[in-house]
Amino acid sequence: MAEISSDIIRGYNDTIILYLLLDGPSYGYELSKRIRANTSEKYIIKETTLYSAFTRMEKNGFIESFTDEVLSGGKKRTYYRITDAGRAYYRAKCEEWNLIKEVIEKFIVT
Amino acid sequence: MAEISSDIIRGYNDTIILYLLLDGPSYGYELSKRIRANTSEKYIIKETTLYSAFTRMEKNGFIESFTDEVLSGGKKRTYYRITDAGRAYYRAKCEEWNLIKEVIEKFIVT
DNA sequence: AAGCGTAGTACGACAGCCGAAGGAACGACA
DNA sequence: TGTCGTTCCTTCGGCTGTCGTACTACGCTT
Repeated sequence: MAEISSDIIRGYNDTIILYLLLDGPSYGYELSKRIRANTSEKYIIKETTLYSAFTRMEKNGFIESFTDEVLSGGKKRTYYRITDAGRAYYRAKCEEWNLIKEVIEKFIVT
Repeated sequence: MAEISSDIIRGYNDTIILYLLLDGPSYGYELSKRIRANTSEKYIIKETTLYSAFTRMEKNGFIESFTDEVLSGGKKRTYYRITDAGRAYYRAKCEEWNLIKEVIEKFIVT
């Protein structure tokens, strides 16, 4: 089973999360399932990675959190919504990705 | 000037170095120049990153060092040579790259 | 009664990258 | 002669993102 080295995804987890939030607000558990599904189980983000990304990105102003009070059972669930700054960051990351891909592929033999 | 975020190259510096060593032994300063040239100045590896990669990879058995005694002036220059384990690691990293590219690009809008 | 799925938090460790700084040799240039 | 730029490498300490471990807590099924 091909394990994905965390060191390459590092710094792109934020991008992945922001991409999914472009569709509308979501929360941790759901996002983790969407990442799994989206990649056909190839990438399974760790919970701690995910939640620490939330706090980091909220601090950076890329996302905003709110809680859904309607939830039954008193269960807490924190939703996150992408901000304009988050959208801009996402776009910048996409551009960066193309550069990085170009660079790395100069050193990859297929 | 588009700065390359180190967090994505992270973990692929080793791969880049190993690729260049496939051509034959080389040393730090030369490799750094080849990386610059190869990427049209897009990626300029930091010295500390480079030299710490050397020690790490030697510890892991991916490269071997030797010194050229013929050098004039008493200047020390440490050469590195890729090992079979290094070649295998490089090949594995190339495969991993294709997987990672596939994964990340599911979340990138071009 | 045990286990699974949902949903999240806290803590601490690690690894790789990087800034700052230094050193020592050499050639060029003025 | 002095100083600058290039070559070549090293040590040290800090930062950041990831991850392992562990825990809480509810509801449903087996």
